Amino acid sequence: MELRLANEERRDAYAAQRRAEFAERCREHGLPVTPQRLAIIEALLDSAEHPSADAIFARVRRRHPHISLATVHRTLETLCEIGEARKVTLLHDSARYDGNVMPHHHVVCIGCRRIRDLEIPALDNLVAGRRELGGFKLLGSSLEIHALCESCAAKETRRRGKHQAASGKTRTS
Amino acid sequence: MELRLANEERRDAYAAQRRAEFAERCREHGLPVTPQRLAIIEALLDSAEHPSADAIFARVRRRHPHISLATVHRTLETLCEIGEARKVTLLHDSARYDGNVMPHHHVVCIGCRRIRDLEIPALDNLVAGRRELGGFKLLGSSLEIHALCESCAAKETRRRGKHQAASGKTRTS
DNA sequence: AAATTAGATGATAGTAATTATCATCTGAGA
DNA sequence: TCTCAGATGATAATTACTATCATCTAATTT
Repeated sequence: MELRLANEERRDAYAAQRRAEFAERCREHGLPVTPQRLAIIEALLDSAEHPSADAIFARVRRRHPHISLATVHRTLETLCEIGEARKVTLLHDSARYDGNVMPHHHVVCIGCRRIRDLEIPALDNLVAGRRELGGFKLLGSSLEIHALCESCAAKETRRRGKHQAASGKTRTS
Repeated sequence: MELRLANEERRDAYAAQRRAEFAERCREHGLPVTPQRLAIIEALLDSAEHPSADAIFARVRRRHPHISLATVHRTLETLCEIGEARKVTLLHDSARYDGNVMPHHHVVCIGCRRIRDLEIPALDNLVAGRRELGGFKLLGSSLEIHALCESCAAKETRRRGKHQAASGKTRTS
C-alpha cells in the first residue's frame, strides 16, 4: 500500500481553484459572501499548518483588525458544515480514553460520538514497517472511520426529510 | 486489506490480564498503587465505550464517593504516560482545521502538534468500497500517524538522557 | 438607487473541560 | 513504626469555545 506525503505544488493549484470558486459555493448554500468569510477561507487555504481558530484569527486580524474571535470560530464551523473546510479534530470536545493499548482503530459516530474498536492488521503492519517519513519518526497510527450509527442514521433521515420540506416551502414563498 | 470489528470475548480476556498485572506495572514505573488508581484502571478496562474523564468519574464515584474529578483527570493522563491507557483524542486541546477537503490523512508530531498531509489512496478506496460495518454507515476516514518531528525527536533524546541520569542518581541515593 | 430584511458580525457574558495550587494524607521503603 | 515523596481532595484559575444581543450589511425587491 502506497503512503506518501502530499505534494506541495498540487496543493497550491488546488487552493487557487478553491479560492476562485468560494463565492459561488456560498451562494449555492444560501450564505452571504462577507469580507470576513473571504478572509477566513483565504487564510485557511494559504496555510498548510492545519491551523486552530486562534491561529486563523491572528492571521486574518492583520488585514481585518476589527474581526471578532467569535466570528472566526463561527465561520470555521460554518465552512465545515458546507464542506468548504474539514475539522481535523473530530472528537475534540472532551478527551476520550481507551484501556486497550494494543494497536487498533476506531469507527466513530459523528452524531452521538459512540466509538467502536476496529482491527486492521494490514494497516498496523504498514506503519510498523516504516521507521520514518519526511523527517518524522513514526510511532504508531490510529484510523478514525467517520460513520453514522443506526439510531443517528435514522434521526438524520427524519431531519433531512423535515429540512427539505421546510426549505422547499421557504423557497416558494 | 482486512477490516473487522474487535472481538468482545478477546477483549474480556485481555482486560482480565491487564487488571491482574496493573499493580506490578505501577511499581515498574515507581508509582504507588493507590485505591484511586486501581478504581480508575478498573473502570477503564470494564468499559468498551472509550469513556471521557467525566464518565469514568461517574462510574468510580459509585464505590469511591470521595474521589475528586481532578484525580480522575490526573490519573488518566498518568496512565497514558506509562502506557496503561491510550487517549483516543490525541489533538483535543484545540480544534484544528484543514482547507483541503479531499480525502487524505495526517502525520502528527506528538511533541509540537505539527501536522503534515499524507496521501494513501489504497486506504481511501478501502473505506469507499464499503457502505457499512457493524451497523455503522461509513462516511469517510482519517488516519492519524503519531510521530516525532526532527526537532522534537532531538529534544526527546536530550530529555531522556537527562532523565536517565537523574533517576540513576535518585535510585542510588 | 433606495428600501427591506434575513442573516452576519462584534462585543462580551457564560459555560464546559481541563489544569494549577496547596494543605493534607498515605503507600511503601527504611 | 517512622519517614517522606508523591498522591489526593477541594477549589481557584485558565482555556477554548458558545450564547446572547444590539447593530450592521449583503443581497433581493421595489
